[in-house]
Amino acid sequence: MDRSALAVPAPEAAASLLGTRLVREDGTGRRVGRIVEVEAYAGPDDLASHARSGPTPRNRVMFGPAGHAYVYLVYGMYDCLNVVTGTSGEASAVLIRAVEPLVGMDRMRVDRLVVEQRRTRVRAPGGETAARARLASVPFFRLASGPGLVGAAFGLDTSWSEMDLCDPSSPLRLERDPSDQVPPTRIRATPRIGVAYAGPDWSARAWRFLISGHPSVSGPAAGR
DNA sequence: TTTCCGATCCCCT
DNA sequence: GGGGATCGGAAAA
Repeated sequence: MDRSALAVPAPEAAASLLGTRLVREDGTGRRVGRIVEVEAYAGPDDLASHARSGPTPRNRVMFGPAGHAYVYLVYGMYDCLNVVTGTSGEASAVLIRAVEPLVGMDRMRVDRLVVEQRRTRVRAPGGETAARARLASVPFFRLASGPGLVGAAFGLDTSWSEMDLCDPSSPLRLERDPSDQVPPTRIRATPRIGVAYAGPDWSARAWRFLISGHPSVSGPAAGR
């Protein structure tokens, strides 16, 4: 993906990322997913953004150039992937909230199970069997329907942070061609999820973008 | 269908 | 020391 498409304000970059393909290709095989849901986060002014306290060891990649990965651990359990956007120093980013799996679903299930086992490690015996059965019943198009599930399905953790996603030789990268363009009429904008702590002003902003009606968008599977 | 809650660990105040 | 850009199972309705 062309870096210049990301070197713009986050809400604008977010629209470009919808329809773009997320690719992991390395010794684990090849995994591809089409991005169907994202959230924009501005710089330090945005009280919902990790940049709100200025640069820290965790978020410093946000203050660098566009096109790099920012991966963080949330709730001690899930690793979430962001794409840094805007000009250097601006510290804006786009959270990848959901992708539609296209290639490598078998491996996605394997890595989903790893995370699932981490969740159920301390629980009752038999939990692993239950987790395996549960995963087997997840339809392929729901394997990465949530920010924590994108990280799990692609086997990401914080060590993937700072990777250049615009470098065609990166094991994790963004790929885009003109046919990936999503028509504006199919894009829906809503407030961001789980940011009430930022106050009414910032939490009300419609900076979550999704492909309207797409079955891989996160949330309850209403009528899917 | 909606609400509630626990798990788990790292970050930042 | 407090809480989080989540998720899925259990309880409530």
